[in-house]
Amino acid sequence: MATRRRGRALESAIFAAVWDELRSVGYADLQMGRVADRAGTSKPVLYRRWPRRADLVVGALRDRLPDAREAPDTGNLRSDVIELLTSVTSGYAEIETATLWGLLAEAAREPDLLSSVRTLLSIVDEGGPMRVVLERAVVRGEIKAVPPALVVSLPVDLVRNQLLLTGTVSAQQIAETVDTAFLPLLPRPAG
Amino acid sequence: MATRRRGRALESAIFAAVWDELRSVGYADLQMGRVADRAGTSKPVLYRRWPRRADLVVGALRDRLPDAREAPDTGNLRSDVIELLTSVTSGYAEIETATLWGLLAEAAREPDLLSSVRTLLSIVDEGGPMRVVLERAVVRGEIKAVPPALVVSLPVDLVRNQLLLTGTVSAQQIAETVDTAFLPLLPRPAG
Amino acid sequence: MATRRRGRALESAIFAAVWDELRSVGYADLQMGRVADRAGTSKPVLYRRWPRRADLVVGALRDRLPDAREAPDTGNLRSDVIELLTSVTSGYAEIETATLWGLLAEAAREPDLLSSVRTLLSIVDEGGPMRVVLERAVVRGEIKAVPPALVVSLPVDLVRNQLLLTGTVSAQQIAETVDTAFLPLLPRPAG
Amino acid sequence: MATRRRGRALESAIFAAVWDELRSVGYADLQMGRVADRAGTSKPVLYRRWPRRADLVVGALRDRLPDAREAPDTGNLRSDVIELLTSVTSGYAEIETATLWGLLAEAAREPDLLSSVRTLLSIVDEGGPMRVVLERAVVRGEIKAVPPALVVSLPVDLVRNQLLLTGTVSAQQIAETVDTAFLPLLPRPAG
DNA sequence: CCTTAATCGAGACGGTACGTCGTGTCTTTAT
DNA sequence: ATAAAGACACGACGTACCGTCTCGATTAAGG
Repeated sequence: MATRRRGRALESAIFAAVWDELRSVGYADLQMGRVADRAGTSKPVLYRRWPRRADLVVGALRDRLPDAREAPDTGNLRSDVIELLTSVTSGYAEIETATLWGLLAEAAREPDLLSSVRTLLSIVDEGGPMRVVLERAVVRGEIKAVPPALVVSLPVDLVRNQLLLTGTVSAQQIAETVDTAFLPLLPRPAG
Repeated sequence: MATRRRGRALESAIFAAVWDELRSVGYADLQMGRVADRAGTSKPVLYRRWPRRADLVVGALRDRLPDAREAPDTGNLRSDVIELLTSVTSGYAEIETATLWGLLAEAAREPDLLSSVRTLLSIVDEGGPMRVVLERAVVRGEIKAVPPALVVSLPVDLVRNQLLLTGTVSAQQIAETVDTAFLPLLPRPAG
Repeated sequence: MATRRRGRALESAIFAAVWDELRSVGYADLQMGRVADRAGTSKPVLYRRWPRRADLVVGALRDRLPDAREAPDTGNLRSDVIELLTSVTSGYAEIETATLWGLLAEAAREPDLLSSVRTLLSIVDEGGPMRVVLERAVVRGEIKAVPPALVVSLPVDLVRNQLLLTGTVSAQQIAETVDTAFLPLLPRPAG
Repeated sequence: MATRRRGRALESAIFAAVWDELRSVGYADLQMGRVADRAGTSKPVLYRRWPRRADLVVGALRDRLPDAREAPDTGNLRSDVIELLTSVTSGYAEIETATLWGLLAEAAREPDLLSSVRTLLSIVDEGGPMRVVLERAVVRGEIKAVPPALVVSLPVDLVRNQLLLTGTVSAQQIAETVDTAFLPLLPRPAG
């Protein structure tokens, strides 16, 4: 070891090691000791910062993933929805489905983890940015009203469902979802 | 021990022990040794039948869950769909979401587990019974044609999504899903 | 299996299997199940006859080893002793040292085994045949009297010691033992 | 637990536990897990230091037994030999024969164990200290020459033989062995 | 600039569960 | 009645990883 790292430099090295491990063996086989070795540090250094394995991994994922919290505003409902779904999907290209299920499984028994993981998965109450997109469409007169909550969250639900079960969602699948299962449900203005 | 058990009697005792363990400590902390103890048997007996923990648990779940593979036939599309979704949902009342996530996490990295878990979760290619229900509705003249695959699987997808994220789905939620997000998408006959 | 064996034919097949196992894996790794398989029978058949592994092995050894209980009588002390030691030694050519130690180790905690094993090893109180040989030599006038017990058992002790520690004893070593460490200790008649 | 033990302090506690176990259940039933429990440590700690049960036991024995490698020098052959045999014998008072047989059984099939066990049992090539004692006697003129190897090792062989077969050797037995079966074999100076 | 406190890197510790192996018993079927 | 076959209940094995602790080395900060 040339010099002894600390603070942010150390954390970056650790996050990099976590990504390496996730890619090579996956979440279930990710071991604290091996992450420490790969990062050129030691287990106590990890545990001091992240008391559980899931905390460490969530940290590493958040460090690298985009945060899809902003509502796009293209002036057109269809484009807005597609863009929103695309941004939700994009960051997950690198993450294995198994990692997500693994995190969810651990979150299920550690309540304080649940919120971080839900955020990570864009499981947002009240529809979040989607509701904003729809409200803007109402203002523009594209639709008559914001539909029921079930419909508001439907696109993200379907896309996430696809993501969790198969691991990927293509741009075409997103478009098809929007055109076939979402837009027809919206209340169009008469005429 | 009255007498030495074998075959089906033994398996039943083991499955019962698995359910006990699932209920008391959950899937993540379910241990083979403890299941064996509780069932009054030994680890080798378990491993002889189910090489992995997940196999054992899937077996125990299947043993007790109804198999929603048959298409209901009430003579009315809406009732058929609701009945189908209800039967998909019903058995899961007892299963913790954590168990399902745990199984999915393991299935994601063990290809041969995937199919058992998918069956368990009614993740069926081609829509399965739902397609049959729709075809009957076409014959009856309730709808003009079977909609695209994405729409066919939509009700089950949404209900399962709800199930996996919250743990329960009420009859009302099922009805709302069908009425608000499924029936409106179907091609009604003119007039 | 052509026909079902019983009685002596069955035992012979089992003993043969025991010898095979002793030769291929040794006593410590000899397993009841494997002996049963090799003999084309089953474990219960073995346990019915020999409750412990050591019993089975002692049985198999006795079945094939010569019994050095008779005192040779060549008319000459030196030849008698050498012949006696040779017969003690001979049968053990095939038996591994490890087997003998293994049997002794088990005999140490199962008192009723001890006597069988001691007999097997020619550990005989009162000198056994050696005393007979010496008494005949006194009658013939070769020596004046039977020496102290410690000297009587000395040749067998030394040879067995050599056997247990190294695994083999050559004819030359026997002769040397007798000439160098035994005959000089005997009370020769004056003149 | 006051504080976490390491190094020598830890080993001492483990050796003590081994002695306890040897005394209470004997070598054959000595279990690594139970030793660990009794020593307040864990199996991995044992296996890290002693890969096999026999290594652990040999270590514990060596830790407590005197090392009879030095040749006594009393100025008199008979006393030297008796002292040497006594020191060989002394430490073994506490060790069960079963333990020694068990160790020998394992040593017989694990070449690298053999040397440790042989040392433990004073099975020394070339006679070791006994040869030194005899050479000194030659210098003093007590005997004319060092006798053949077989005679040099005879006293230790006989005593050890007695030890292994019966578990104990009394001072009187040692004296008798020396006077009856060893000294008469030595070449006395004329006159 | 030098001391002092903090934390790093390294590695062993006490612990828990793993999956496997062998034992000795029991049940079943067939001879 | 007993052989052959095979599973059962049991218990120990040796391994893997956990999360914690101890220890010495290094580094940043404060007097």
